Amino acid sequence: MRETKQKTAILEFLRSKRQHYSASQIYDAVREKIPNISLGTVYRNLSTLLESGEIISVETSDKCVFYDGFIKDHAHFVCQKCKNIFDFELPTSAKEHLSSDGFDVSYERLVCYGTCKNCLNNN
Amino acid sequence: MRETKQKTAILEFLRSKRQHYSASQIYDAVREKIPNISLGTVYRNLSTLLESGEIISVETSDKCVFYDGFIKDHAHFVCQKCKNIFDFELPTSAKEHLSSDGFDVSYERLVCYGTCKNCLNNN
DNA sequence: ATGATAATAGTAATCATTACTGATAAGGAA
DNA sequence: TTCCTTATCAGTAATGATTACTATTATCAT
Repeated sequence: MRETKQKTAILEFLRSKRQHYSASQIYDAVREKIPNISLGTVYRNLSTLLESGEIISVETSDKCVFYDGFIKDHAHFVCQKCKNIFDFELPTSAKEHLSSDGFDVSYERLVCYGTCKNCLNNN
Repeated sequence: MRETKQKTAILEFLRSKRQHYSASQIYDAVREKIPNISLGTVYRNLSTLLESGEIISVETSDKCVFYDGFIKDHAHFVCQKCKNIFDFELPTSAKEHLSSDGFDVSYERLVCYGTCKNCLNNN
C-alpha cells in the first residue's frame, strides 16, 4: 500500500472533521487541494482505507453511504428527518458474547434510526 | 395498502424460511408461484413491507441487501468467508440509552462481521 | 538515478434499484 | 352481484452509485 497524496488528502480530510461525508462530498472537498483527482480514485482509496480499518462507514436508511475518519469504537444514530448522523458510545459490546460462542468477530456496527432531539423539539 | 397475491406470496415466502434472501432470490422463488411477476413488483413490495415493519433487511460487507421475514428483535452476524448470515439475540438494547437522552428511536440494527465457527474449523 | 509496479485520471461499463405507462384487479358502494 | 375508483401490476426504460479498464504517472526499494 503506497502512500499517495490522493490517499493522504482523503484521510486528512476525514480526520480533520467530526462529521460523516459521502463519497461525492469527499470528492468535492479534496478537489480543492487536488483539482483533477478522479472520483474513481476517491472510491478506490475509500475502499482500501475501509479495508485497512483507517476509516469506517455508516449507511442511512435511504441507502446513502457516509464515511467517518473517527474510528474509536462507537455507534451511530441516524435521524430520519434532518438526516444528521450522531455518534454515541457503544453500550455493551456484542463481540464478547459471540466470541465466547466460537465466532471470530472482526468488527461490529450498531446503528439506530429515528428522530433526533432537535427535530422532536421543532416538530 | 391493498392485499395482492404478489405481496402475499413475497411475505409468505420470507416467513416460511428462516434464512435471508436477496431481492433477486425472492424474485426467483416467487416466480414459481407467479411466473410473470415483475422484478420491479418485488422491489416495490419489499420496500412497502420494510416501511410497515413486516420484514427487515441486513446488508453484507460487500453491499448486498438481504431480506428477513423474522422480525422479532435480533442482531445479525455476517460471515465474510461463507457469506452466511446468522441470527443472534440482541444484547442490551441501545434504545433505552438513547431515549433517556431525548432521542426517539424507531429501530436499531446491530451487525457483526467476521468469520463463523464453521469456517474457522475448516480453514 | 533507475526500474518495477502500484496508483492515477479519465472514461466506459455494470448492475441493483427506481421511474414510467398503459393495463389489470382489489375492494368498497350501490 | 355489478360497477367504479384507484392502487397495484407487468414490462421496459432510465437512473445513479460504484466498479472496471487502459494508457500514463509517481512511489519507493535497490
